[in-house]
Order: sequence, then structure tokens, then C-alpha cells
Amino acid sequence: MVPAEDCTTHAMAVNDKPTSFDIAALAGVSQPTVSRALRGDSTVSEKTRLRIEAIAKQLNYKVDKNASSLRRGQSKTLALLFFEDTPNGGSINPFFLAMLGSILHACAARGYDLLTSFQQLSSDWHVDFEDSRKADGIILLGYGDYAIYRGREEQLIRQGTHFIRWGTAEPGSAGRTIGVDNFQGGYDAGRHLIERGRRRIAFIGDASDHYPEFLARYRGMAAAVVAAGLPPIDGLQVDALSLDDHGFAAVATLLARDAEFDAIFAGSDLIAIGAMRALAEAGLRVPDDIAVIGFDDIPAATLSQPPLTTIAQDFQLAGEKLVDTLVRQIANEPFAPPVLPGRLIVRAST
Amino acid sequence: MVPAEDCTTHAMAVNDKPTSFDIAALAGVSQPTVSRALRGDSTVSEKTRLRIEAIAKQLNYKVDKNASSLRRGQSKTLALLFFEDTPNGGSINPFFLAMLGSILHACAARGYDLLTSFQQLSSDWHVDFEDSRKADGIILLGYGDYAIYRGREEQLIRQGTHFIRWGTAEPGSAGRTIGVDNFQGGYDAGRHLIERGRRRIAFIGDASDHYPEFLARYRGMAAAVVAAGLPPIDGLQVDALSLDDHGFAAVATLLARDAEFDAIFAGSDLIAIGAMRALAEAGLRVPDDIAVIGFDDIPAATLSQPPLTTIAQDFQLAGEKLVDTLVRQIANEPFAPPVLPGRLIVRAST
DNA sequence: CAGCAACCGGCATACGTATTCACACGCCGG
DNA sequence: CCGGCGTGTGAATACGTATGCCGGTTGCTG
Repeated sequence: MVPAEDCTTHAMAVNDKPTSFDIAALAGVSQPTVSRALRGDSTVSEKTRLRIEAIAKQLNYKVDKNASSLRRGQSKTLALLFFEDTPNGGSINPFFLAMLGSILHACAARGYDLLTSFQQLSSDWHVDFEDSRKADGIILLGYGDYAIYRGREEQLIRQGTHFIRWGTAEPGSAGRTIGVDNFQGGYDAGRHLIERGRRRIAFIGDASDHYPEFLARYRGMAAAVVAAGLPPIDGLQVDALSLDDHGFAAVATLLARDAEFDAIFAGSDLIAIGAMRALAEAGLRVPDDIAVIGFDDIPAATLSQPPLTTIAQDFQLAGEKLVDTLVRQIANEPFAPPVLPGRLIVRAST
Repeated sequence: MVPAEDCTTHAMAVNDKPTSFDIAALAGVSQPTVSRALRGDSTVSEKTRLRIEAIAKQLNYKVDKNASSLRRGQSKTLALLFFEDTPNGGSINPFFLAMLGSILHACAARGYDLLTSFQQLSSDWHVDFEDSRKADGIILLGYGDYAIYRGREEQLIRQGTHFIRWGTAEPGSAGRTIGVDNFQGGYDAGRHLIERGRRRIAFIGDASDHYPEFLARYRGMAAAVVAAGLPPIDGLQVDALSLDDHGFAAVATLLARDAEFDAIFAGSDLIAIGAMRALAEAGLRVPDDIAVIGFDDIPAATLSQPPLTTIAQDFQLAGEKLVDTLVRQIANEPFAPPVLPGRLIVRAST
């Protein structure tokens, strides 16, 4: 197979993976020329490049990315970090999981690989990937305790860490956050319920400072109530983290209180699904007795019984924008994290 | 901050990321000692090691993984490849997605990072990761066209590629496959339906050679029918890929045929959920008119209405075993991919 | 006190690629 | 005929870490 070669320069190791030296020897050129040819450098003549490419293909040669990354000082890799403050036995919030597909596609389209990891929000997540030069930038996904993040954002930027976060941009923040317009989404949800004739809307979801997404959704809904000229709603908010069991428990709490309500706006679809389960067990019909609307439009929202009306966050677009903005940031181009629109999807639950 | 130092050996670059030379200079030792100390090599004295660790921590030093991987010839990284023959607009089969969490945990526990990617089954997936030395091994997840895989397994092993696949092990295969006992799972599903008094069980799922999982499940169910002394069931199998829409369509097909059946065994939960939707739209009650059982136990199985009886594949265990077996393989230890048990989970749909 | 082992740590180098610089060649105008 | 320029390639080196080999120091034994 291999033609007799001048072995004075470089002996081809038969059983090892080929290096650029092997290709060079076979092509009768030097190693740097191989490197240049394969990167498409225009200083290599067409003829030489084609010859090198042919040999590389034949030997199944692939550039060693460790060596390449070391030399170039960048890895062409992004890190995706799921962080959750409520470790859920290893399962990941389905909304973030749904983003994975589009993030993978967006990365592939730009020539980036994707490292994936769980992370405690309180840990030194930046350290493990960007500082060790395994990744050029970091995507953060997670509802979490923002108090921890807030204290660090500035410091991370100062250190030159490249990162982007999914969430709700806050007024004073430094533009490292992409998210849907949660206030507007909440407003749309509230208006929709009111148009359906509902008057007393319960909100299930943590409405504290630590979960700005939920808080914004809640405030949006409240604004819709006021805008419709209805009296504000009090005492119908129950805390819940983004899990169906919490939604279930929250409805139990509401019912135990003898609260009067004809609709539920859940902070997430998962909560809404748990809430509907609780309603069914209590003998209440959805939407006849209680209308239910969620937020996210996770895949399971179409599967529930009845299918769930919700405010959709376009996770295809979200993944795309996250990657796009991060890659811009890495390339030192101007980047402006967009605020994405939510979209009301009406299904049978309202 | 930085104390006046003897700069004859190595000048500390203030604004760059520190290297092991910087640590060495500050600790008054040589670079190799730093490397050894941080890797926990026992030839470094406790005292020296502690000093080095302290300085490293103070400077926020992290080993450059590119350099480290290059030198050591391994990257301490696994690649997770989702491959699907029916590109589904970027969304990933929820069953495989559910494994991600446990795979991440298992990797972390063993000190491995995880690269994630989509892949066409027909592509040269091994090339992109192991050949470029970005990963030490590959996990393959996907229902797919096994004809393509079969032709390659042997060649890949010969090349020394480290990989493990989720699926159904075939008799003559080389032990690179981990999966649940699909035949037994199908048998259990069939027996459960028979115990519930059902006699004519339809199977929805591709029962061809190209989807050995589905085929084995189908055969298992058929065996249970025979074992119960019932007449074999003919004409009640309808092809479907693993998507809810396919399940929906398959039920429509059955109903259009005026087929007589009192139970459905679906090849996957997603199919089952689509089937139940079709039954509901046709005015049939589950389980009163038709009992439905699925396979997988995806998270959404508890959310459907009614909640779905299914054969659970333990994806926590699955992820664990995949990683464990692959890491063994990489370390040249003996590895024997286990056959995992399926488990009947009875919910309201039967 | 000589000799030896155990223990520590330094020197040199290798991993494979990308880039800077220099050089050889052919061509043209002066 | 010479100097200069553009083109294509090679030589040397840097990226940061890990490891084989060797030498120095310490402490213990005969």
C-alpha cells in the first residue's frame, strides 16, 4: 500500500495514528505546509493542497485537536452548564433539555463542539471549563438563586470570562442574559384568562426576588388584571418551584384554604401539569371549573389531558440566539442579547 | 500583591493566565514538581505539595487541559452521540434525553467530561471525536437503522475505537451493546394485559429487522399470548417510528381497518401517548374499552391522562452502566455489557 | 565512618500543531 | 545585467504539561 519512501526525514509509524509529519513525508513537503494546506491557507498552491488533502483522507488523518487547541489558544468548544438549586435526582428541567437540540445544531453550524455538565450554582463553574481552556465560552441554563449570580457577574466579566445566561435581564445587568419577555408573557396569559371570562386568577410559582422569571410573569398577569379594570387579586399566590409535584402541592394548599378562584396561571408547564393532576383528584374539571395556563410550552404540554394552554418560549430560537451571542462575544464582536417574544398557544385547558 | 521574586528563571506574566512555571517560580521549585504535586504524585513531599497547592489556589491556576491531554495522549472526555434516522426538527427522543442526567453524573464521578453531539448514523462519527483525540470513547444513543451499524461494528473494533451503544444485543454481536431485555419486557407486558382479561392485543411499532428493540418486544408479547394458551394474534401489528404522531396515525389505521382489539402494546411510551390521543378522539375510553401499555417509562408517562402503564427502563442505571462499561473498555479492563431488567409499572391505562 | 537505601526533586525532552521569519525561485522593469 | 517583488515553501520555535532518568540529601546499619 504505502509506496517506498525516503525515510531519512520521518519514519512512518504504521500502527499509530498518523500525524501531520506522516502526511508531509508522503506528500514530499514539510509539516508546516500540511498544516497550512489543511486549514485552507491561501499561500499553499492549489496543486500542493489537493495532493495533501488526498493523502490525508486516504490515511484517515485528523488534526489532533489537543495540539491544535494548545497552539492556537482556543478550543472551538462551548460548555453548556445546567445548574439547579434543587438537585432532582439527576433529571434535568425539561424546558432546558428541550433547548439542547437547537443548541447542538447552532454549535455544529459554527464549527463548535459542545461540552455538557451539571453544576452547582454555588460552585466555581467558570473555573472548570474556561480557565482550563477546554471551552472558549459558557452557556448557563437554570432557574436559580440569583443572589449568588448577581454577586459574580461583574467579577466574571472583569476576568474576561465569556458567558451567556438564559433568564430575565434585570435593569442594571451587564447584558449577558437572554430570555423571553416574561412580564409581557404574564400579561398575555392574564388577558387571555380574562377574555375567557375568568375573574379570580391564582398564581402558582415563587414570586420572590430569587426567581425573577416567575416574579415578572406574576407581575405581568397582575398588570393585565388591572388593565381590564378588575379589582386586584390578593391571597391567591402560592410558592412553588418548577416541578410538577410542587404544582400539585400548591393546589392542595389553595383548596385547603378554601380560596375562591376560577383560573390558575402556573409559573411553568410542569407546575401546571401537577396542578391539573391535583384538580382532577379533587373532582374539579379543567377548564369547566378551573382554567389552567402554563408557561414554556414544553413537549409534554401537548400530551397532558387536557392539552395545556401556555405561553410558548421558542426554544429553537433561544438555543440559536444563545450560541450566536456567545460566539460573537468570543470573537470580540459587538453583541446585544435580544429579548425574545413569548407566544400564547391556546389549547383545551382554557 | 505578588512578592518581589527572583526573576532570573521565569518572569511572571501578570495579565495572562498562570502556568505551572509561574507556580513553580513562586513556590521555589521546578515546573515538573508542580505538575507532580498537583497530580498527587507521592514522590512529592507533603510539605511541598501543600505549598504548591496553596499558591495554585491563590493564583486561580488550573491545569491547561489541552496541554495535559496532548502530553498524556488521552483527554478524559467521553463523547455522547445522539443519532436519529428521522431528523425531528432538532428535538431528541425523550427517552435518550432522560439518560443524559445520569450519564452526566456518572461521568463526573469518574473525572470525565462529556461532549455532546448530533450525528447522522451514516456519517463517520468515530472520526470526529476519537480520531481527533477530543474524546477517549463514544456513547451511541439512538434507535436506528441497524443495517448501517452492523457493517461497521467489526471494523471499528479493529481500529481500536472505544464505544458502547444502547440497544438490543444481537446473538453474534461483539459485546458493545447495553440494553434492557426487550423480549422479556414484551413478555411481561403481554402477560399483564392477559391477566387484565384482554385477549386481542394490537402491537404498534416497527417490527422489522431494522428496529431490533421493537421486534424483540413484539415477539416477547406474542410469546406471552402463546404461553397463556391463547390463539396467536394476527393482523394487529402496525408499523410506527418512535413518535407520538406515528402512534396517533397507527391507531387511525387500526380503526379504519375495523380491527377488533381490546388492548394496545405500544413499542414506546411516545407511541402509546399518541395512540391514547387517537383513542380519545375516537370516543374510546382507556382502559375501559382499550387498555394501553407502553415501553420506556419516560417522564411524560406519568403526566398523560390516564397515566400510562409501561415497562420501565431504568435510565439512571442505564446511564451508569454505559459510562462504567465504556470507561472499563478505555482502561483495557475486562468489560461485559450487562442486560438490564425491565420493570412493569402499573398505572391507570390498564 | 563507610556504605546503602529511601526519598525528593531537577533536567531534558516529548506530545502534534500553528505561526513567524527567512529563503529560493521566477519574473519584470530599468 | 541587476535589483526588487510576489509566490510558495522550509526551518525554527512556541504552546503548557507530564514523565523517564538521574543526582543529591538524609538517615540508618554494620
